[in-house]
Amino acid sequence: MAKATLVSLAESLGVSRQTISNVINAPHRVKPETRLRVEHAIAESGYRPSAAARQLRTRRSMNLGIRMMPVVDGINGSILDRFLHALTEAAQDEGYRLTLFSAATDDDEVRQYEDLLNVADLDGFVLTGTHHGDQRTAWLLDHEIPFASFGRPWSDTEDPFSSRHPWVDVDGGAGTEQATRLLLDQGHTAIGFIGWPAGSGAGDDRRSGWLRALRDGGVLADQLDVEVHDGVPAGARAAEQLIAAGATAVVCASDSLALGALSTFRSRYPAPTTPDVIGFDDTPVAAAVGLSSVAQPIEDAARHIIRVLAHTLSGDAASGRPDKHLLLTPTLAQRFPHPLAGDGWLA
Amino acid sequence: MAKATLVSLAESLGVSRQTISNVINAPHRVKPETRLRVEHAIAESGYRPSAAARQLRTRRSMNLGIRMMPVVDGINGSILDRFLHALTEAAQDEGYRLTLFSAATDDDEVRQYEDLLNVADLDGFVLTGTHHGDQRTAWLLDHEIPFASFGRPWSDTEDPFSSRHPWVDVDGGAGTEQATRLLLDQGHTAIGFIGWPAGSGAGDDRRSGWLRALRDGGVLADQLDVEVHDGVPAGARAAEQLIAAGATAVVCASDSLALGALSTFRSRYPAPTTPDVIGFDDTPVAAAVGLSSVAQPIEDAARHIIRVLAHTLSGDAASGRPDKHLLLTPTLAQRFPHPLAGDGWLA
DNA sequence: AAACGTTATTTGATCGTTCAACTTAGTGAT
DNA sequence: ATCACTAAGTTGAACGATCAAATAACGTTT
Repeated sequence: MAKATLVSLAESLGVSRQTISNVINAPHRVKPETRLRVEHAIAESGYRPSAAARQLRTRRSMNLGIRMMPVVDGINGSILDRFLHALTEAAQDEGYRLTLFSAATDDDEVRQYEDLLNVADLDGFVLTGTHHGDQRTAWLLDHEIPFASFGRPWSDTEDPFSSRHPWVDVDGGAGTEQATRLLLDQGHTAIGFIGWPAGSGAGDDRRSGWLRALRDGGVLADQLDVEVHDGVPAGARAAEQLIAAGATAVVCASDSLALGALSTFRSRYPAPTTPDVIGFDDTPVAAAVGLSSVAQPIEDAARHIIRVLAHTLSGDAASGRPDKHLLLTPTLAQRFPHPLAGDGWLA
Repeated sequence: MAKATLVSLAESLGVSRQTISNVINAPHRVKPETRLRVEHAIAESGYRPSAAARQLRTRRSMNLGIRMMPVVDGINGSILDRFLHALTEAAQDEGYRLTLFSAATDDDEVRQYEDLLNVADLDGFVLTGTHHGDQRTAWLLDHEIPFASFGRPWSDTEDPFSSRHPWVDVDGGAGTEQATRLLLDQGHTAIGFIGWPAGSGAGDDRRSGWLRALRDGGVLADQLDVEVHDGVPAGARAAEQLIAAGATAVVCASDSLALGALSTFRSRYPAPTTPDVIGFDDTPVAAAVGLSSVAQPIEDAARHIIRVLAHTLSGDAASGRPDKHLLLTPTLAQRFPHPLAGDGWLA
C-alpha cells in the first residue's frame, strides 16, 4: 500500500484534498459530520502530512535550533543533558522538533542562523549563555527572528523585564543570598565569595546575592571577594587566599570552584557538621562529594522557554499568554561536608 | 532584494534552472566555462538551495535522528554532552543536521522512528545503548532504514563483526582488563569487581575483562564478583561486601559505582599511594575526586559513526569506505586515590 | 556536405501541501 | 420573489527544487 497523501485520501473518500487539509488545519470550516468521517479515514490510513511539502508552502518547518556550546569543563555538561532533555520533550509536546548545530564563537553562531533560516527554514532559536553586549540577541531582534533565551539580557542601563525578547532565567543572586544566609545562621562571620571576573552577568548576579546577605547581616565583605576564571585548581587557590584573609566559609559561583575550595578547606579545617563551602548548579559531582550547592530548576526553565517560544510562533493571542520574562528561584541542596569519611553523603 | 531561487538566478544569468541545479549537484555535466560563471553568480547572490523543496522532491532531508535517553544518574550526562557535541560537528561537516527526539522506552523509540520517517523524512538514525535482544535494530534492519549504533549488537550466537548494520563501540573488556592488570602489578591479589546484573552486554563485557586479567595473573575470583544496579550507594554497599570477602582493590563498571566503593574503601583502608578503586567512563566526577577511571574515546566514536552513516547514505562506493564495524580501545586515566587531603588530585 | 556520436543545455512533469478565489446551497430579511 | 449573507466545499496556482526525456551545439568521420 502506497503512502497516503491528501490526494489519495481525498479520492478514496470522495471529497477534495482541501477539505481534508481543512479538517487538519481549520476544523471549524468543516461540517462536523464530514469532519468525523475524514478523521476516521485519517486514523485508518495512518496518514501523516509531509513536513517538506508543508514547509515549502508555508515556509515554516516546525523546527527550533539550539546550539551545542563547546564543551568546557565537563562538569556543567550534566546540566546541559537535563536541559536538552526537557527542551526536547517540551518541544515534542508542542509539535516542534529540535535541530542541533554547533558553533565555536558567537559570530559563528550568527552565521549559522542565516544558513539555517535560509536552507532549513528554522522557525526559531533557543539561546543559552547570554552575556553583556550579546551580539546574537541584537542580530536576531534586528532580523525579527523569533527566539527565547535561557538567561536574561544583561545590561547596565536597561531593565531586563522590559526587554523585547522573551527569556527565562534563574535568580542566581537569590540562590547565593540564601546560601550565605545559611552560613551566617551557622555562626560564620567571615564568609568569602569565589566568583568569575566582573562583567559576566550571571557571575555578577551571584556575587551580588552574597554581598546582599552580608550587608543584611551587618557583616563586612572586605578582602573576602576573589575573582578567578572557572576551574577546580583555581577554586583551591582562591580558597587559600580567603582563608589567609580570615574566612571560615565560602560561597562559590560554580561547583568547579567549590570543589577546589572544598579540598583546601578540608586540608585546613577539620570537617564541620554543617556546610562551610557551598557551590552552584548542584551537579552530580556536588552530590557525589557531599557538597552543598544551589540547584537550578532547569527542567522548569526549559519547559517555559518552549512554551513562550511556541506561543510567539503561533501568534496565539488567546490561551493564556505565558510570561514573557520569567525569573525562577533556585533551591539550596544542603549536604554534609565530609564526603569520604562516612555514609552521610550517600543519602 | 527577494531571496534567490533557481529560477531567479537562471533568469538573471540567461541559462536554465536545471543548469544551475547541475552546477550544484553534478558539476561534471556542465561546461567549465559556464560552471564558473554560475558559481560566481551563486556566491554573489548568496543563493542557498531550499531544503524543503529538495526534500519534497528527493525524499531525503539530510537530517539524522538521535534519541535523548531519559536522564538516569546525571553522572553520565557529561559523556553525552561530549558525544552529542562531536556528533553535531561531524554531521555538520558532512552536510547533515541532527534532529533530537525523546522516547521513554524502546517501543516508544520505534514508534518515533515511524513518525519521523513519515513526516520529517529523516535519512537515518544514530542509536545508543544497544543491548541484548534490541528490538530497535531489528526493526530498523527489517525496514531497511539506514542507521549506525554506538554499541555493538549483543548476541550470544552471532559475531558482532558480521552484523548487517554498522556500529562503533569501545572495547570495555580491554579497559577493565588494563585496570585489573594495573592493580595486579601493584601487588593486589584479591581484586573485586562491582558490575551490573548479567545480561546487559556492555556490563558483561566489562566484567569479562576483569576476569581475564585475574585468570592470566593466576589469581582467584571467587566471591569477588558483585552484581548490583548502578548508583553510588549500591557501589558503597557492594564494596563492603567485597572487603568482607577479603578484597583489597576493586574495578567497577561505572564511575557511580566506583565513587561509592571509594567512600567505603577510604573509611576502611588508609589512603594508599596507588589506585585501589578504578571506575569507568572517566567522568568529571572521577577527575574531581581523584578516582582512576577507564576513559572512552567518545569523540572518535562519534566522528566515526557519522562517517560510516554518511557513507552508507551517499552510497559512495569510492572515497575509502570506512570500517563498518569498529572497536576502539579505551585508555586508563590514572589518578591519586586520596582526593580531599592533598593537592595531587588537582592536577 | 551529410551523417553520426558526444557533450551541453533546456523543457515539461512532479513531489504534497496550502492559499486565494470561486461555486453551490441554504437561511433569513425585505 | 429578490437580494444579501453565511456555510460548506471545490479548483487552479504556487512554493522551489530534481528527474527524465527532448533538443541544441559541436567536432569527427566518411
